[in-house]
Amino acid sequence: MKSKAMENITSPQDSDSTAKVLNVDLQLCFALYSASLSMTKTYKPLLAKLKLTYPQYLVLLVLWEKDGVTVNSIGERLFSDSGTLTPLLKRLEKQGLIQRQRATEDERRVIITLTEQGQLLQAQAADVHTHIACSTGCTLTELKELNSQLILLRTSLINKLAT
Amino acid sequence: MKSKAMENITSPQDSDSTAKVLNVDLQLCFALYSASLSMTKTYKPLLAKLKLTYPQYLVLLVLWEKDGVTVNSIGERLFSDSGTLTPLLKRLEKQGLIQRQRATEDERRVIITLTEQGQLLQAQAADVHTHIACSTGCTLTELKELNSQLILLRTSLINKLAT
DNA sequence: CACAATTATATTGTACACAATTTAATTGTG
DNA sequence: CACAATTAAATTGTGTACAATATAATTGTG
Repeated sequence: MKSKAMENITSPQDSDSTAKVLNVDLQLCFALYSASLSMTKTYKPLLAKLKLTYPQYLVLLVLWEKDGVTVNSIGERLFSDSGTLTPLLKRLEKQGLIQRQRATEDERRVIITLTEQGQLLQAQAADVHTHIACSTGCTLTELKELNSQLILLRTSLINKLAT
Repeated sequence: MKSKAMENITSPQDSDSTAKVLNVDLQLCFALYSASLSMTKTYKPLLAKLKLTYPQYLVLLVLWEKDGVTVNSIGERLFSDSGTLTPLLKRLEKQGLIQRQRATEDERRVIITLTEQGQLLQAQAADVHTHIACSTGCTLTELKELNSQLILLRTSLINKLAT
């Protein structure tokens, strides 16, 4: 099989190796799905010590970077909507990690702010990454490469969804 | 920074570039998570035509390869357990795509078999992959490479979980 | 300024994902 | 053979993921 400079599959009709593509894309989808679930499982025991789920942890990562932001802006960073975030944020509020309050200048908006306790949790979460990195069994180079490939894939998928 | 032959991170203490690892592994986890969700979203409209969800589709893929298998064996293929599979399989049964029946020789086991309708659905699902492959915007080579990297990652994560 | 359109969040309902527990059947050991 | 241990599914409960809808506030237009 010769290697082609432009072998992107851009329409359902243009591939001359349909059967191969079918298998590979199918495998990829499942590999992505199962690797993602495995990663969540790996995080689970580490985050359980902090009484957090993985999606809750992602929200806190966003807030540790910069808080006092709207639900919407968190959703844009994490590719999720209010249907997911509203109940999640209420749980974080109940745990005393964040505060939810309507913006006075536009009462449609809800501003999310870290409590002191929420800020302090960042220090306790510091060694979570290190353990994860160990579990991947990957080199730093491999982690970087996989990361950028996944971002490319995600971008492409999201762009196609929008069209 | 020099490139090292063995730069795997095998314990939380042995890295000499902790800060970089922290960022990269964090990015990777989120990239994996968000790419996987994007992939599911891409599948959704295609599978909606067949009245299937993505996890249901994965189960059918296993059964199309070989049916008359136990719940457990499906779970091993898909890395999921009865808590997830039992209700999912009941929905597929209600749709008339599969049949669930206790094995006579060991009544603890439930054997899953495709109905005629379930078998016929395979043909209708054939063009799903092609559309997905297009949406990835990746070359065949890239799909293959990403696939094998994800499998390595998953294997490593699952192995560490077992220890 | 009235009011339709838009925007931000919340709610509802369905479907996983998964830990923990339960139930029922089977196997291994004395 | 009795019975504890194991195995296979099912059940229960919590937490997303997400489409669809609702609610309330704001903005744009005539």
